[in-house]
Amino acid sequence: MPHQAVVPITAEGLKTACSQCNLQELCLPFGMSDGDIDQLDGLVGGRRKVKRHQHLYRVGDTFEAIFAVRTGSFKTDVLLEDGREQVTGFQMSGEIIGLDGISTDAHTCNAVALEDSDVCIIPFANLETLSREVESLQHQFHKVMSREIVRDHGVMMLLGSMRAEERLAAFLINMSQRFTARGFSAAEFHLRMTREEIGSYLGLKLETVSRAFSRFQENGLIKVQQKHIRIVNIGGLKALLSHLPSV
Amino acid sequence: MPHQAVVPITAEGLKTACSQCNLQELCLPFGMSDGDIDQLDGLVGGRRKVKRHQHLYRVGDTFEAIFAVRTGSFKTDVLLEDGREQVTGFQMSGEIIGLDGISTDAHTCNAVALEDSDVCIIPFANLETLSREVESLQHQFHKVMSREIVRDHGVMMLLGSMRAEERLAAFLINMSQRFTARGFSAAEFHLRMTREEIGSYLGLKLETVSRAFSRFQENGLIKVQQKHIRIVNIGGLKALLSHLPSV
DNA sequence: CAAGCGGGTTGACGTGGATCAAACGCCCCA
DNA sequence: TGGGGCGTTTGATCCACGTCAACCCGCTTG
Repeated sequence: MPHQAVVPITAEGLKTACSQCNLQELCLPFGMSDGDIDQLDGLVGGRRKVKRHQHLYRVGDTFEAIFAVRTGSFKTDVLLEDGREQVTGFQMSGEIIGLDGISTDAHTCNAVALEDSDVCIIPFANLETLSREVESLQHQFHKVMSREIVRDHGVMMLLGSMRAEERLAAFLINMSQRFTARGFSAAEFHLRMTREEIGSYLGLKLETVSRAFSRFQENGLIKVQQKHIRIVNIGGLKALLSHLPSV
Repeated sequence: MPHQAVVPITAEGLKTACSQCNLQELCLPFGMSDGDIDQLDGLVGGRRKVKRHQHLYRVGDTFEAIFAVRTGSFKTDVLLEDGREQVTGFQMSGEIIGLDGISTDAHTCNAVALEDSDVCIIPFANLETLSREVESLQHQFHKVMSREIVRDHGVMMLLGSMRAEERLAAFLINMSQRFTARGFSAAEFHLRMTREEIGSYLGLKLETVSRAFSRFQENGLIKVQQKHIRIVNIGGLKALLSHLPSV
């Protein structure tokens, strides 16, 4: 296995992993009462650091745990035999990675760190056991999975029915919302992924992504400097999605 | 609510809904032991008939239950404000519909019968309660959700990275496999959806779907007569996917 | 400080699939 | 039995995005 070693953590530290974590509002325990969260001792089996460009898991790895992003960010992708890549998602702090592995006990996509990151390891056996005891955990976990399905439907909509600029506008609005939820600026942020990765996610070539960025800038919607994005006219971006005249 | 009335069923009939059902191998209980399946009394809350072109549920309907297709088939779709439709999936007997509703307690897509159909109603509260008691049910349900996520990733691959003929070949192979699993011919089947619905699912216009069908026929891969499809050269179809020279 | 390189931008051109349009065939129903 | 309409097929044309190519910029490394 090409995996890095699990970061050793004291049993004491992990006992309070969730109850002490400031990502509660974004992560699995979202919506659970403090009392219920206190029951999650032992849910997290460890932590793991993953360096930029390293894999958290690969297609075919046996599935044992899901992961909660603590810091950093990831992409997940699937490959075709001839090498074509499809990025299926980008994950930020508090988000859960690895749900794809449950169905066959083996991972069906790759998860790669976009920057130096670390994750909580949630052994799936722990999660299922605790879920049978803590009703709210069970329900939250089901919501997390369902949310992933709903998100995937949104991506299908995007890939199947939108044109290039609509796709990129949807992407930027989505990123903005997720940064906001994490206490960062809604208008100014740093993308961790390349134009090629954005393109793969959106079903476009990197040149098309680059051109759409430039067009948005010409139209005064955003300011682009490489990976640094400033949204100048969020209404204009949203109007692109609803096919309304831009404000 | 525009829903049809639930078909009244005797309590006795439902007590054995799953243990007596011949769809076990395809449905939620797949992989569970007979003993465990016997514990599923009360899981199914009722049955419902849905006529062709009628909705099983709509975007915004409150979520109370998931559904298992007993007979017939469905499509699920999402709409953009301007009316563009994206079909997110086609469901056949034994498959589960409605998982999208868990995340927000309201459905986020529409489910429409492609032909006269009927479904088992599985109240979600029942499912969560029983899942806490029957470990194998819990695990199977998690697998069903995960399988849906993996399927969605496949659709993203298709929409984001494949060309028209590859998409249609993938679609036909997938249909063939699902008919086979249900004891029907792998080579000859009747599509219940229109060219437009196939196109929406595959991110193509109906004319493009039609032309691709014609091309496949010219090349001796299939025989098409409206909705009736006969696969003549399955290897050739698969070769289209792997970018290999067709056999 | 120069060279090398990965990522990004921009331009010129090509093409796969969309669009527009016409006609066909199956099926329902009077 | 004979319309009428939806779903499908097919042709002609168009255009959004892909492809190919040149160049730029900021970083890293020797």
